[in-house]
Amino acid sequence: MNDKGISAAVIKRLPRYYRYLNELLEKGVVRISSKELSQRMNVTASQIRQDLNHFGGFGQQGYGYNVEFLYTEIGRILGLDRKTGVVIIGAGNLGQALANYTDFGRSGFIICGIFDVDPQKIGREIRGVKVRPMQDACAFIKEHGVKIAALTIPRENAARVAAELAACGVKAFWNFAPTDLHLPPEIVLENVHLSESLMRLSYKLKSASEHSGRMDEGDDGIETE
Amino acid sequence: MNDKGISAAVIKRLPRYYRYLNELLEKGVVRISSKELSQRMNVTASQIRQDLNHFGGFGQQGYGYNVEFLYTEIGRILGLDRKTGVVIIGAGNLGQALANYTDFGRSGFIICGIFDVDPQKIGREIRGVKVRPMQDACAFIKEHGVKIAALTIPRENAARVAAELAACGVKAFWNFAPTDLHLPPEIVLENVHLSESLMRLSYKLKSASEHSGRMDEGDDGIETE
DNA sequence: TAGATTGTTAATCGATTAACAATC
DNA sequence: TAGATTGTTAATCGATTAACAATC
Repeated sequence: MNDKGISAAVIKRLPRYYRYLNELLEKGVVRISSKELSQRMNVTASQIRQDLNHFGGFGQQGYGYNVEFLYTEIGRILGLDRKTGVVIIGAGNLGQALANYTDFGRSGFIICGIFDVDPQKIGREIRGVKVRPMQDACAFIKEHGVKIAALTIPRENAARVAAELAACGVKAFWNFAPTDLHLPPEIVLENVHLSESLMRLSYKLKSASEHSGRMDEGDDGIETE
Repeated sequence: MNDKGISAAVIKRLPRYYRYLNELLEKGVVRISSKELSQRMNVTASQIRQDLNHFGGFGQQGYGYNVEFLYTEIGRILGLDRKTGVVIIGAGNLGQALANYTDFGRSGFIICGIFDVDPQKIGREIRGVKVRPMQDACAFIKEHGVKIAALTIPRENAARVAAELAACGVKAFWNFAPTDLHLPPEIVLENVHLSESLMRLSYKLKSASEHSGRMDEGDDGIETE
């Protein structure tokens, strides 16, 4: 398998290709050219071909790409061709929302454990998975060989907990805590910083309204009674 | 205000600067140089100076940047210097999680309305905000001049609902539905595609384990009983 | 003043796009 | 075979980094 040194830009686009291919598959489309896909996805055909060729030649000259084959291959590249256990650390609102989100399962991810320090939450069941005490997390992770942990805990504890879990064998953190984790280089990390995302949206909104002529002073969407 | 044509790469970094400056502020740090900040944030000092200079000269030669001033300025750039109303469309797990997440409030965002089609959910209160019937959303948005809507509804309805809300005056969508919205060019959009984020993490994990020597076959973190 | 550090220009690097020969 | 479309190389574009004169 060739793989080393695929740029972050390419990796970021792969799941989107995967999603569009899934849609095509559901529509019963059998083949697609980079040109047609590029129009649907609003990217260049060149980029699609370049991206895919980082991983191998999946198409055929004069024909294009077989939708099902390409879908399967990208799934394999992303590691979706097998079941992967995920533990959720923190059974707050966000942790519960993730545990309830069934879409992950369709990509092979299985929420196999949920942990919290709050005795109020321990013992509750979410989609058939019981919330366990945080102190049991390490043993559970070791026992089941869990590699991925979703961190939905407060910022203050995130760094410490991540370090502890890494010591238990977690190799990948899906970090929702609004902080940067500093982990050993072999541990991988994907941040979901919702506050930052909302700030970016705010910037775009502000920026768009400034460019569209007059500075629409006044109502800000808040009831001031 | 200069603004036109700031690259997405720069905008993406602004909230992170804002977060680090907030930390410094809380620690009581008064001034910081681009060099010191770059070391903390693990970016180049050059990039920090370049990024900031897109918006103006906030520093002083020989001194660096005043933390509080820079923090305030970036907040202003991001539009966090005022209260901004946000409605949540879809009171499912994720919608509830967003409504409960108090951090947004500290950046000036106020959840002023939550809407759902489900009669079971309508009338419930989340952090003092009542879930209202979806059919009331348009009037509410117009009445309160709400500009931002968080879309936490199923994929199937997202496109239609977004179009309807745009017609009611929503200018910015924070889209959690796993689909691409096609909206008029003056409408801004920030996607949070959680499934795609998890897939990227999966890719990184797979990729990292392949590079670290032997292909650790076997346990996948799933109980197979 | 001397030292430090910015703001800004120039150089480098990487990613995207265009072009086209290979080939189905 | 002729037409279509890939895989891949070359050209362009943009973003990052380095360098340094300006200046506090």
